[in-house]
Amino acid sequence: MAYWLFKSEPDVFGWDDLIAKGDKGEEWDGVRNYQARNNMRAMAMGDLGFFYHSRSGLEIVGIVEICAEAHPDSTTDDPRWDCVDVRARRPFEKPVSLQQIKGDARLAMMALVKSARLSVQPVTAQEWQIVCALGDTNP
DNA sequence: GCCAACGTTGGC
DNA sequence: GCCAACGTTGGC
Repeated sequence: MAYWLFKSEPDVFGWDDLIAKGDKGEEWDGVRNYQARNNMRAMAMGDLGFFYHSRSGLEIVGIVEICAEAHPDSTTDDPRWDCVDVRARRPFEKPVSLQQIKGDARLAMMALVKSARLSVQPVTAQEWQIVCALGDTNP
């Protein structure tokens, strides 16, 4: 089981939008960055991820579950771009803000801090547990 | 809305 | 294959 983090601008597609998609979830399409794509190709069914609101909000608001492994991105004919499907698993009791994460020395190595522009990131098991604890939430 | 950081593109 | 120009992302 691996852990991940997905960024999305809430004005474009936020946590509530994913909730509205129900159990079927939604294609995480539109990614046009090789590193982010490679991360999605490495995902397996049942892997979990944080859902982070970028640009506005700037906090981790929920946990998602991978419900379809990497497949061609339906929004392009370019064969380079694959994506997974994710569905909402549960919201955070208390969203964990970027400020909180930046202020916690144990999370200094998180990609969210170190690689600010990467939209699909790996999260270590240790980071996962710390963030879940900060958010008062069990996966 | 600004702009720094960064990834990608394309001319040479 | 280098690197300048360009486009995009995302925190502030």
